[in-house]
Amino acid sequence: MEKTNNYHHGNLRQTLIDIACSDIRDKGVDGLSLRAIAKKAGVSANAPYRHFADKRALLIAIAIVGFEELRARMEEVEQTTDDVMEEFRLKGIAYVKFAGDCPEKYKLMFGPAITDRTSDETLSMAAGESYEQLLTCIRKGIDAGLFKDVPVQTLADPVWAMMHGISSLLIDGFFEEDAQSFRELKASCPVGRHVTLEEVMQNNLQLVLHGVLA
Amino acid sequence: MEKTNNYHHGNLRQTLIDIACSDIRDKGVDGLSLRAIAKKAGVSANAPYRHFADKRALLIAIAIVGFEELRARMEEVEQTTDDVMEEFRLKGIAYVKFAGDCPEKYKLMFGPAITDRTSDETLSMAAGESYEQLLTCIRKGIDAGLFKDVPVQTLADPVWAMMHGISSLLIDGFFEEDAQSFRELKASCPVGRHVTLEEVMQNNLQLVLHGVLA
DNA sequence: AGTATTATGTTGACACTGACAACATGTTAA
DNA sequence: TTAACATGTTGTCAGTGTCAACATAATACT
Repeated sequence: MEKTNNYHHGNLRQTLIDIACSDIRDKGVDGLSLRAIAKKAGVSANAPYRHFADKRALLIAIAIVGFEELRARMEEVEQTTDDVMEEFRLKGIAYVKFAGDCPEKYKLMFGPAITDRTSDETLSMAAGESYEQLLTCIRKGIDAGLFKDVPVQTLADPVWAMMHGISSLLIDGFFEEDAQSFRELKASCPVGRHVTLEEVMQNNLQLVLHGVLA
Repeated sequence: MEKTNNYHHGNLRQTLIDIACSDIRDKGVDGLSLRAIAKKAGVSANAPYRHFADKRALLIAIAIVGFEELRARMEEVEQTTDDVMEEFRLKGIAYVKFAGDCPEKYKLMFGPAITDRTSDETLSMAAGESYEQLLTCIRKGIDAGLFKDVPVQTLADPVWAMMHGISSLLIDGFFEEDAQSFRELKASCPVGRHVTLEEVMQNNLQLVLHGVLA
C-alpha cells in the first residue's frame, strides 16, 4: 500500500522478485523466463531491464532473498532454547528443512545457476550472514568448553559442508527413490533405501558431533 | 578406427558426446548448445536427435561418462596402498580432486541441470557404482575393526555428504575469494580466507574420522 | 510557473535456442 | 530387386535474452 499511487507501475522491482520467487517454486530455476514474469506483472517484456541489468541480476536478487530467509530461520532457533548443544542441533535441522521446503530456491542459492557469485557484493554479504549463524553458534560451544578449542572455521567448514551436502544430495534425489516425499518434507518421511530423513540427519549430526565435541 | 567406414557419419553418437564433454569444460553446462555441437561435428542441426531424444538425454550421457570417470579414479587408489585408513583418505581426496579437475562436469552430474535423474536407469547405476567405491572401502574398515560396527550407510551417507559438500562449496566459490586458483587445483592452492585446500580436506577428513573410527 | 532531466515503460528487432514434421539418402534384409 | 530401416537434411516454429529507439510520467532546476 505504501506506494500504491499510479506512477508507471508503483514498485515493479519488488513485484518482479515476488513473482519470480513464486515461479521458481513451481517451474524451477531453468523454467524461469523474464518474459513470462513480465507478462505476469502486466508489463511489457523489456520492462524488467529497467530494474535488472540482465537475467543474472534478477536471479541474484532472488538468491539474496533466499539467504535472508535462511538466516532468519536459523536465527529463530536461538529463542527456542538456551542449551548450546540443542541450538546446534536445531540450527542444523532448520538448515536442511529450509532446503527441503524451498528446493528450487536452494538450488539457485548454492547451485551453478549463478555464475561468478563472488563478484556480487550484496550476495556475498547475504550468504555470509547465514554462515555467521553457524559461526556464532559454534563459538558459543567453544566458549562453553563444549566444543574443541580450535579456530572456529576448523569446525564450521566441515559442518557447513556436511549440511550442504545432505541438503543437496537429498534435493537431487541421491538419497531417495521418491523425490516427491522429500519435497513435501515431513521430517520423518521415507527418503529411499528404507532410510528416513530423521535417520539421515541423526547419523550426520552424530558423526559431526563426534568430531566437534571437546 | 573400428567403424571408420563411410556410412553416414560413422559413429556420430560418440562424437557428439566427446565434443559435448570438451565444450562443457570451457563453456559450462549452460553454454552447451545442441546446434553448436552438431556444427562442430560437421553435421546438420537436427542430426543429434537421431541419437538423443532431447537435450536432456545428451546431458545424461555426459553425466554417465563422468560417473564412470569418478569411479575409475577412486578405484585406482586401491592399487596404491594396502592400508584401509590410507585408502579411505586417498579416496576422499580423489573424489574432491575430480570435482576440482572437472568442475563443470561435476556440476552436471550432481547439479540441477538434469532433472528427475532417478528416472534414468543407466544414470542411476553409474552413480551407484561410484558410491559403491565408498561403500566397499568403509566395509573393509568395519571388517578390520577399524570403523564402528554399524550399518555401512550409517557411516557412508554422512561421509559422502561431506565430500560432496566440500566439493560443491569449493566449486561454487563459497570457500574462496579466488575461484580460479581452485580450478587449476594444485592441492595446496589458496582457497580464500587464508585457508588452503589441503587444510580444508585435512579438517574435514579429521572430523569425519572422529565420527567413523571405532 | 515552465522547462530540462531523469526514471520508467513500450515497441520492434535480432540472433540464438530446442524441437517437430517432412523429406532424402545410404544400409541392410527378405 | 525391393521393402524396411537407420541415419542425416531442410524447413519451420515458438520461445528466449537482449539491444536500440522511442514514449511518457515524475522530479529538479531556473
